[in-house]
Amino acid sequence: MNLLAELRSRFATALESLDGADLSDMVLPSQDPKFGDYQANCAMPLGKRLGRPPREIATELVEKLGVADLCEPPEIAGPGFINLRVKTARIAELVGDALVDEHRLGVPTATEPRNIVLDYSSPNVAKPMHVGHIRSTVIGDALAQVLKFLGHKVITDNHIGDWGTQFGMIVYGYKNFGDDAKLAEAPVGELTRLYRFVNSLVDYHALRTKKIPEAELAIDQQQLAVEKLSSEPVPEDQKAQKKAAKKLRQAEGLLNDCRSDLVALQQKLVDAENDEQLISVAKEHADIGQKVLAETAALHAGDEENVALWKRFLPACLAEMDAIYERLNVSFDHTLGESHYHDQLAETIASLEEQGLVKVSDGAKCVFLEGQDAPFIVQKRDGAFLYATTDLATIKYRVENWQPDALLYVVDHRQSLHFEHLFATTKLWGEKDTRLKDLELEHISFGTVLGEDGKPYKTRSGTAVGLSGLLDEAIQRALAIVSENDDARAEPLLSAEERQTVADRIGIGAIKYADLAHNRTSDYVFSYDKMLAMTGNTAAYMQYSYARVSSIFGKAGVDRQQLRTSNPTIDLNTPAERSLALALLQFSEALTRVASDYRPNHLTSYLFELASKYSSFFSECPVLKAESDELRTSRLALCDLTARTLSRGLELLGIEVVERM
RNA sequence: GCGCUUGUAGCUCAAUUGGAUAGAGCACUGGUCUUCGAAACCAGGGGUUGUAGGUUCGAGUCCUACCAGGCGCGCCA
Repeated sequence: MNLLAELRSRFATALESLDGADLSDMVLPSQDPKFGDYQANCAMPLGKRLGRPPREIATELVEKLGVADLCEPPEIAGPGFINLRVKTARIAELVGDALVDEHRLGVPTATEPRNIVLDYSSPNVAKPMHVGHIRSTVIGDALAQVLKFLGHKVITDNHIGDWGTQFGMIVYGYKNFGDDAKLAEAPVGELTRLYRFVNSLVDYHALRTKKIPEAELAIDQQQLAVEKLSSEPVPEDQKAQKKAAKKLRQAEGLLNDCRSDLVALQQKLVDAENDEQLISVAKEHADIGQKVLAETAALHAGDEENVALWKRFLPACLAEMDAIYERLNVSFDHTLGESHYHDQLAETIASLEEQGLVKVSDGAKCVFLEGQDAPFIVQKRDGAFLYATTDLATIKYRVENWQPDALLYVVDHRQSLHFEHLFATTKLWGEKDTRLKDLELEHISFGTVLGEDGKPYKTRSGTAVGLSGLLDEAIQRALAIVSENDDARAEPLLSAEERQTVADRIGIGAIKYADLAHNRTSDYVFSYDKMLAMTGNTAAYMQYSYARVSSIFGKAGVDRQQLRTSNPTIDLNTPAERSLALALLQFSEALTRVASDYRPNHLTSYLFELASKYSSFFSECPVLKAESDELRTSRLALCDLTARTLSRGLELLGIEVVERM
């Protein structure tokens, strides 16, 4: 049972006669135990609405409220808060129910299941995945698991970039530097080599002919801007003075940024020029940038050779990507990338045009949106399609094939304007199509992963940190910690093999948990030390908590299955036991909260709190040496349900537990 | 210039979407192991929620202005 949902429904009934049924959501868990377990705050707004004293309303509500089976008599406090304390005997019964509920642990399924398409991860294939892909992948996967567990139909779709310039690079690389023998032997390695090599060639030329000159120009312009600002006469009034000073400061800051950008670019150029092999090849491929684009364009135009190469290379690229997903223990129902939609793009434009949504501006086909300065460009001047076009076609495809109620995109916050445009265009496009019109479209936005210096997490040379190496390092550090702790024991617990397994789970878990525990909308600082700490709100602590609970069953020598089905009497006579039991019943509330605003950090907070309550219980209440057999059994039952709740909760977050660590 | 977003304890972050005295974890100070994993527990100090106004029974949360950062703004994805 979901206690909160049940109480809200009881309140909804009581509120009806007062014309306040919409206020039942104002029943909430109490912040402070002295106000009971739950509190209803609806009397205050209702009092205002009806022009009557809130306490009077509260009294009336309490009289109408039927909760005698669940709660002690409600108390009215302060301006009109109604405080509810769940009957301890009822908590005990409900724990008993959860205990025998093998898979769901007492969590009811959603009363109105929805059909939800979840779009997340979406890397470019052929390019190695990097730190920027973590959040989308991890948050998306956790949301998928939680929504599924709550009984929604979830379709996950990895909208990979498999049709872009990176394939032009590989094709060009294969045609000019390819090695068929290596390709046959180790396709992933060879394709990665080709991508990296061509990319560095393109980059080298871009640095010389474009990036560095542009950076120099930017410095000149910025320099001028600074000079102009500093030569302007000082304004009379103070406000204008401050504003001018601020502008100057900002311009100078920008100038500094430009300068350090140039230094970084020049350093990259020097590095490249020290690579003799690269330079000699680069000279023979001076127009490589254009050639790569030409190969990409040929692919898009259906050039037989390039399409054949694309088909030949794609499986290896996917395999490389899947290797990472396997390490992360993430999978998708569908992987329909950009290439899947390329033959639907022309008809997408035609359909938009048919509805009179398209205007040609500067030669490009645009959808102009109310309240937006910039148009949504759906076809370029040269006739090529864009990201926007593919996204529209994708929405149409998903709607036609999967009939979703909601379409969720787990994508970083920088694309919020794109999604605003995309969603607005979709609604216009769907004016006559109720499937589109009623669709919930949501951008599940998240912040940037920062380094410990507070800047976007990059390697020293300024490139994105590879995901694979990131996982390696976390696991390696976890192994060191696990080994050190185990060596410190009088008798080490773990074999070398077991240590490695534990380190894998702790390392991967640490990265995932650190990400999920933060409110996704804010940026967060990536720190191995913090995420791998054995204390505090970390995966390692949660996994430790689980291992500690679990170890008790071996010592007790009980059959857990039998313990559950023997219908034990749950005894909650101490505050620690009661508090733990109530927390166990609130698992479903935490999950509902995650689903309501698509934020997994509600679940991490819940699990951490549960673990803390278990710790208090464990230090205050002897389990194996309880005063009586009945009490021992009751406490073992609490341990069992705690272990299962922790494990299931972590599982929904994509984190595996270990029995010993 | 316009738009979005963030600002909470020394540090990293919460705050159930407008609820009661703003909470955790690190770090710091004290206490608790001849009993189940002390990787723990208990207690304590630490705050003008960026600033100034406003809305109301009640504001970290909503509105206005300002300050400071991040991101974005027509043919990349």
